[in-house]
Amino acid sequence: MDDLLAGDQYELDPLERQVVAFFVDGVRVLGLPRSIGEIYGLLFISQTPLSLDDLVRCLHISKGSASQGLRMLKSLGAVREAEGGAERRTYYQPAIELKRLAGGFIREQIRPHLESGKTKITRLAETTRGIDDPARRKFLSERVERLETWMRSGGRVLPVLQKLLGQ
Amino acid sequence: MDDLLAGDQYELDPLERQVVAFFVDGVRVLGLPRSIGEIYGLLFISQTPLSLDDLVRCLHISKGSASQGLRMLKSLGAVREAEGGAERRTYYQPAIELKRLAGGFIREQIRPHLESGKTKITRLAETTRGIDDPARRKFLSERVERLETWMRSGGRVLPVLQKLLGQ
DNA sequence: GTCGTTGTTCAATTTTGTTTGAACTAACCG
DNA sequence: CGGTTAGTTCAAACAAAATTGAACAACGAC
Repeated sequence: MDDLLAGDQYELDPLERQVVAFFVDGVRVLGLPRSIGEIYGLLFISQTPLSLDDLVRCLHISKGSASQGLRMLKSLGAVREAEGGAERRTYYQPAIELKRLAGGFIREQIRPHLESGKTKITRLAETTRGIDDPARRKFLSERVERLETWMRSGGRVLPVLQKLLGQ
Repeated sequence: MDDLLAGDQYELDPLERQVVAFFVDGVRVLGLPRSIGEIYGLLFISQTPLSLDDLVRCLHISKGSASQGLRMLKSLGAVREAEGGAERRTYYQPAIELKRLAGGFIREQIRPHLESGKTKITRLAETTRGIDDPARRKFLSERVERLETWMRSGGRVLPVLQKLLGQ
């Protein structure tokens, strides 16, 4: 694509399609919508930054999808706006350092769940203390403790992950 | 639940529901269907092994769901059949060591994607070699190389992850 | 001002994935 | 055998999630 010139549609060449498909599959594994993979994939093989409109034309997706997809990719730190261009419209470039990508995903998608998980376990522990039957209560508090151990492990693993992915 | 005795339905108590909900949320993060979380969650707080029928009655899910859910949980190594019981029907217990759970998830859900990713990148590299324009080809092969680096990092991280989660 | 351009929002629609339930196989028992 | 119970399979029904597109806001240019 690169030079994107108006015109209502633009067909990707086979290599571009192959790369886009690669990222579509990739993000599905992460539980993100396909449009995210399409957008990131196209930016990834583009030699020049692309505008929202370029994405709409090349990928045949709606403006709505492109807008939402870019918003999410920005929040993940996976794309950034290109500097310079005194243009009216904004152009986007992909972040390609694994460290940055993994960091954003962990921060936005994993940590929040870990945190809310810890909260729920705290509540669970409270409920457990209110159980009458002592044998049952003992069993349950052992299980809750197991959950707490899991969460601690999770918390310990993330920083190591980030360090390893940062080369 | 525990002693499950026939009878068409069984209502979980509030604590049981809280735990089941916890796991339902948990597995959604992993991209697995809610029934998987319900089943595992109920097994997790049950002091005794449960049969497929117990799950159907306590969780108000269909036999089909329970059967498919148990199959997946078995393939993940997250439940095992209880020993002993010379019973006709089989009873299930949860695996509760994080190491085992994470190991199964990595083996069944992550590794296959990593492998197929590597294959696709190899094909991508071939396609890239066929590009005519040298400047474009150079750019693309740099990007493909970047993908290869990502995959190598991924491959290096998994064993470390498993080791860390194994306490 | 108002017209064209860029981008966002959100309800309606479409797509995707999960769950159901009826039909089925298998295994045991008398 | 025929009857009962345990569990699987899979097409159809359903639910959840993504995508669309039309209405809208924001900003310049003229």
